Amino acid sequence: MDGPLNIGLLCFIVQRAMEDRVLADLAAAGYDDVTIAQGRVLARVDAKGTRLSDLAERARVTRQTATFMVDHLERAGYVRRVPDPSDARARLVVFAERGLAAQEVARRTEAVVQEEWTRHLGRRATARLHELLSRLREITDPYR
Amino acid sequence: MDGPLNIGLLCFIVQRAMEDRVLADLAAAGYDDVTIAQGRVLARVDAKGTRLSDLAERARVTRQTATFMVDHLERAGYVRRVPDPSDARARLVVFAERGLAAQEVARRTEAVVQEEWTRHLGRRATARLHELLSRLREITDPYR
DNA sequence: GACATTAGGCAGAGAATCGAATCAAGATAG
DNA sequence: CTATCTTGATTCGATTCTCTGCCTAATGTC
Repeated sequence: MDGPLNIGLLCFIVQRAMEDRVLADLAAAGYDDVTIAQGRVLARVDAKGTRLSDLAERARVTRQTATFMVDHLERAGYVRRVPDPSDARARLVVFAERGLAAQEVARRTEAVVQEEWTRHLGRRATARLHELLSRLREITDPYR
Repeated sequence: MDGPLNIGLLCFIVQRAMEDRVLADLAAAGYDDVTIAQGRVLARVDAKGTRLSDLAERARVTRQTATFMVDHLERAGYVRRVPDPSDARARLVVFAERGLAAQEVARRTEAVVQEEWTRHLGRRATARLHELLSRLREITDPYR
């Protein structure tokens, strides 16, 4: 850990910062029963619903782990499981009311944090950072 | 998870990619008894030795968790605990032989991966990315 | 229809994480 | 100097997370 940090490590720091901020705001807003691991899964549910396998891929955990997380999130009222009309084997994880409300809080915090970052780096630089990370994603994201 | 990904999420993807590559190479080289969590702590030990509290801060875990990780790493021969000459309360976590050898493998993989990334982004862009992330670190790293 | 594949779940074990309390060694104030 | 406060590390106990392996059901293929 001597010398300048590599890009992976720098990304760790930045990512954790965002995660911690969002989780703190969620807890402050009364959503204090969602853990980091659950939050990572919850954050990857999209509006039309997401298959469990896709959640697992996005959150970089096994299907079993995702099942476990969704179990908890479902019991806590954040999501529901509904049948996937396009495939009888699959089920879609969709937001429940509490999940939508929490998502709203998370979105707001993300915006605030991005705003802070933009103030620090400048608009142009922030846009450039986003672009570079997106390009890096092309070769680092195993799932599209 | 609809729409464009925020910088935090992009960082998650990049960071995990690096971590997975390093861990895979470590396992392939015979260091298959170190887990991701242990690796995160091990990667933050520096040459002159590092205090447990500092390891905990850098890896973003509690001191208890760091103690647990170092216990395992010590038992597996990656590190040793030695007294801190500057403070009798503290102990320094230093590399043992196996840890040094593993570090060498990890360093090599990091270099290879950074090389791949540089090939994809270009030299200038990669340097810019590193600079931007470093500047972002100024306000996202709670520990200096 | 037989066979492989894919989606999801169950069970069990092991790993990781934390909160609370403990202990020892500095640091500080009077 | 001793009483108190702070700091570094650890232990204990409980909870959460994560994986390997196996299983069922639905789909797709030949």
